[in-house]
Amino acid sequence: MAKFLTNREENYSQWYNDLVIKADLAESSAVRGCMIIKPYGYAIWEKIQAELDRLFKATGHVNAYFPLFIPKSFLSKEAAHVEGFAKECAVVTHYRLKNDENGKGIIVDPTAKLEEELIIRPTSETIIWHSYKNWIQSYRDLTILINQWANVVRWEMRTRLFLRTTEFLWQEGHTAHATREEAVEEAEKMINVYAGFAENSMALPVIKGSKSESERFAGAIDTFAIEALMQDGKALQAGTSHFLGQNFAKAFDVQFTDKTGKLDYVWATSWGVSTRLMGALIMAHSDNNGLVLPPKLAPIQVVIIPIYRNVDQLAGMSGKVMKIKSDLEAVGISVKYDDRDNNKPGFKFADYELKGVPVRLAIGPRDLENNTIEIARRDTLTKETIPTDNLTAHIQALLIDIQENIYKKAHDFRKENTFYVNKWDEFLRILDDKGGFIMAHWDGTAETEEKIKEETKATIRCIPFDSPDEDGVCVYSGKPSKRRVLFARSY
RNA sequence: CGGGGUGUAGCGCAGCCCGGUUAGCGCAUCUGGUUUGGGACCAGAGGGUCGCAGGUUCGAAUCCUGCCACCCCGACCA
Repeated sequence: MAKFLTNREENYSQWYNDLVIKADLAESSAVRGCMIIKPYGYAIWEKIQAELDRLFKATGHVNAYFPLFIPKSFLSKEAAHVEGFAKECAVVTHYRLKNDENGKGIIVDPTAKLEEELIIRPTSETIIWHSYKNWIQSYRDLTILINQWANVVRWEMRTRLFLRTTEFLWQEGHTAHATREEAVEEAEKMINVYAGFAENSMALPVIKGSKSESERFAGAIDTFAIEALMQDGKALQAGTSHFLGQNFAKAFDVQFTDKTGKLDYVWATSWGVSTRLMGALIMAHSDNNGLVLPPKLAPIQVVIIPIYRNVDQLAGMSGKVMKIKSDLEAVGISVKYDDRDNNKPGFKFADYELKGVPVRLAIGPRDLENNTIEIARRDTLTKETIPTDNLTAHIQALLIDIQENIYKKAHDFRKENTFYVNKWDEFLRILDDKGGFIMAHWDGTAETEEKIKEETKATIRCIPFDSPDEDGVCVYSGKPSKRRVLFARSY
């Protein structure tokens, strides 16, 4: 099986690369580090977008759009922010090309140099807060709850399809509030929205928590994140939400008059998820036969494959198939009927498994005779032949069951690969062995965090919200600690 | 940006060390036929600036130099 895929157990990262290409999700482009998201991959992203957009709007947010270009001076207004992003910014210096006088081709016109260089946005806090200054004078102008769907550019050294690309697609929420409490509440609310989306739609269990100071977003007071465990034992940060305090309001002088007539700086949050979610989706569930997509995000939920001896026989079953298809579509299930005559059924079976289609129906002469259909599920690779009566209801229930089963599998995997560790040698042994999540005590210092990172490449993924108070000693330094934090090697 | 590897048809590769007919093979594609319940078979056909640019040579896919891209390993990150 899967003779075109690298074996997952032999070489996980090669398996991932193969899968992205072979399942026709994306490919690398002529531009270093930038990917082409192909129609099938983009269809999954559109489903992700649609559901997130619905959730944002349900929580009171509206969409808007801000420019791709950011004046260089904006970026430097917030000290920590510029510090964090300066090393990975693409810069526009000119606005015109001309024909090369001494030869072929075109060159940058040196007379068309920009007065002030433009940065291609690595994120939009600065340009958005520059605008918010004009929008906000009084408490009556608050709260602002804006989201934008956009592309951003971060000039990365090393890229991988979906997981880290120079240009990527994302959404970024930018909110403005009158009080600290309200902004903190917003940041927490959005990390919960992300966690809910990951678990319900992506079937991906996540750990919610705060970032340590060194892992925090450049310019944030507090960063919340959701962390997921991939099948190779590495963690992947799937979404972040930041409480920005008054840092950007101060940098861009955004003040408002409160109800008592007092002037104060505005409180801010920002939060985002990116096409990296595609990487999480792929790595969390897929197997050696290919992609495994949760039904809620599968562009095709059900594929129907006809089995026949000749075209007359194919024509003879199309009436029945079309009825099945329209019945399924009537209840909102996306169905593809693959009646291409140039591939055999076996090829199609393998192909839709590679593409992760949750449910496959196969119908042939025997089924027509017996009023049955063969139904196969991608997650378990099992199949059964059932009567076609009540097929629609059966499939509706099956899709729900598959969604839950995929989640359960990922959840069980995480449970089996989460270790409560108290001794340093055990910490090292687990990381060397198979990785996973390590819950261990930490003394709370950046020095210890840094040393652990140097010695093991493991980092503090987050300080989980729900990790209980518990007296212990730091797994590295032996100093007292009140709480366990989540360590892992990460993407 | 450092170390290693690769670049030959849409894809995967051989040929390169040791320069010399018309650059091969498998898959895919096209045509015709037989097939179709787990990646079909037969016959025929088409498809190449050998990554790019220089150089050495009577002659370069092959040797030399530079550049570019991709993959793996590090430093940076969502």
